Amino acid sequence: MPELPEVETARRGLEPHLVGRRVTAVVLRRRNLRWPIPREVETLLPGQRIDAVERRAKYLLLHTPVGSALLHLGMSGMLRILPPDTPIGPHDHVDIALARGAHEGPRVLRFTDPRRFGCLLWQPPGSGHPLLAHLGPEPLTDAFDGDLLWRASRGHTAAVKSFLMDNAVVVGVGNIYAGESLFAAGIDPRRAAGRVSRERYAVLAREVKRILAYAIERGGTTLRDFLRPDGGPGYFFRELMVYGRTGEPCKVCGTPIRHTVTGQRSTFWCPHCQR
DNA sequence: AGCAGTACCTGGTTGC
DNA sequence: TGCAACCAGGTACTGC
Repeated sequence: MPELPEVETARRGLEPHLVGRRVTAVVLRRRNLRWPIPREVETLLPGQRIDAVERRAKYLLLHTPVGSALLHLGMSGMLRILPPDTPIGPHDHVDIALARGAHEGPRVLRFTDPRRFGCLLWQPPGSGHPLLAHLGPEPLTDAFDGDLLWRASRGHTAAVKSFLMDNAVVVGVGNIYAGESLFAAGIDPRRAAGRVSRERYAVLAREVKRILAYAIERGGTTLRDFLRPDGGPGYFFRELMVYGRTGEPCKVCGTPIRHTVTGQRSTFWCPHCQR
């Protein structure tokens, strides 16, 4: 399930294949993913040269002079660079065909998404897409720190884990990394967001940054079907401290890891290390 | 306004 | 063994 490190890993893998390449065709085998794919993707994108591949939160933007394709991988989405004659699988919804590049022949950027929580949208030049309008800061920038979390959380009674996963607060922290960051910071995920001290939020923000940066360095978490664009698996999954470890001993203190549900999401934590 | 709940979707797992 | 029920999860939306 792609979280920010997976999307950033995808971006880095795709960038050298896409930037400077011209789109020769767009094939939509399914016109509605999470939302209908807008006509502009078919009418405007072919013929354009891709200038840049940007990530904002968990969205990828393929910028061209006439507008940008906006992609979200949902929870089972995958983007791969493939030879044009690669057989079509049942969940291969979109192909963006690419002209021959400086260092390789024609390729296709294939969007595969079994669960179809992903989307492919269009953003005209110079105008931010509405979906991006109300997003919080990127976690790996200086705009995100403990004071931001502390200020934004005053008076909030929802669980700190739900608060950390709120895209209006900070983007890109999904279920797995929220849980891992709270473990590293020693904070009980069920604690009310408004009842976490400024000092502990400083630790939490540091841990979010450290864990996300480390996961990116390691190529993202591999759970089930996540693959990088080149098809290789990520390696961070071996190092999860609490996620999916119900009943197993805490790697720090040996106490069995517990499982609950907060904000409709599976939550794992160590009752000894996290208060 | 804030928060809980719902919907979307399908492959994999569990339970009968 | 076969089938049904359930679960995972990002995010926009609804409703209290």
